[in-house]
Amino acid sequence: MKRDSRLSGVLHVLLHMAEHKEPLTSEALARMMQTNPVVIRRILGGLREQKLVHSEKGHGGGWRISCDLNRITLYDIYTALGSPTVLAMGNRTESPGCLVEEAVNAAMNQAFDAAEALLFARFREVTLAQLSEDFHRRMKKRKSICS
Amino acid sequence: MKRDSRLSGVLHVLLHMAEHKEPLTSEALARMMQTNPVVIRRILGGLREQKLVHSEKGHGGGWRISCDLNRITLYDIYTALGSPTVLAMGNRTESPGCLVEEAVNAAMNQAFDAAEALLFARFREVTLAQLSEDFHRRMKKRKSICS
DNA sequence: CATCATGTAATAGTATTTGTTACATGACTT
DNA sequence: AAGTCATGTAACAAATACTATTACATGATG
Repeated sequence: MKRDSRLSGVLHVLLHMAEHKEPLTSEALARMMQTNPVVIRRILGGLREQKLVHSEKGHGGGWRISCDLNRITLYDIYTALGSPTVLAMGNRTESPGCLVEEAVNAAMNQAFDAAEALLFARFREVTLAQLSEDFHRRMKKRKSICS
Repeated sequence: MKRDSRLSGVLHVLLHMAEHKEPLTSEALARMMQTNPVVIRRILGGLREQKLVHSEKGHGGGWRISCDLNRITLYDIYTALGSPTVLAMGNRTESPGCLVEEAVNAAMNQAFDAAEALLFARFREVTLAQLSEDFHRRMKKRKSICS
């Protein structure tokens, strides 16, 4: 199953932005992510609507973080992306006419909902600031940064 | 994201098989599931290797359950399917050269692993027999069965 | 031996993420 | 005011994976 890596990607981008006071262009971010500038604009577009980032056109333009890293959790980023599907597995039919399938769905949904709820709880526990701190810890150990 | 419904599908099939003493053909099962016989053979093929079901060719042939419903959990079925991907989200790169991405991956994997572990724990708690019981409870309330 | 049912390969259909090109819009610089 | 830079978007191509379908071989039953 192909896995959606937008959340992973946008976190990567945000942490890089957090290291720069000046705006970073889509092109610069795309180089860091080894992808296309348009992809960057797409995933950051959703975050802009939530006022998490700010973009400016023209000379000296680009993207900047416009929120408090201490107050934003992974869950906020996740919802800003449009709350993409978490589970790669699901029920064949959500409203079956078959009682067998109803019983199956009930058991499956119970497990799925619990797993999803736990994931979201974890997401809510982690702030961008914590991720940034973790990055700096790793920086002190190794002295390299990807560019 | 398109969701893998094989687990849901195979449980549906197994519970129908549990209601019949005689073997059920792929075609009959496909009708119940509103899909193609080959799809049934494919998903049941993995279960046959684990000795969970048995298939016979020729007249009077078809599929039968060959395990104790009380001893088989959803997790056993899940692994018999080849342990398909659980999460629709994942990291961009698992072995990044970038420390920022390392920090992101660490946080994400922690949450992902926890969610997956919980899902598996739930799967292990539910036996096929329990699903079948739940089905019969629902049967008593409504008096219809899908065909 | 004819029929039935599985076993399997090959192919097409469908959906989604990701990557790319192209061009319009707006902002800063000279 | 013109030119350059960067975003904003639409449109399209590529890659991947589940699902569906067709075709035919294999084996078992009557």
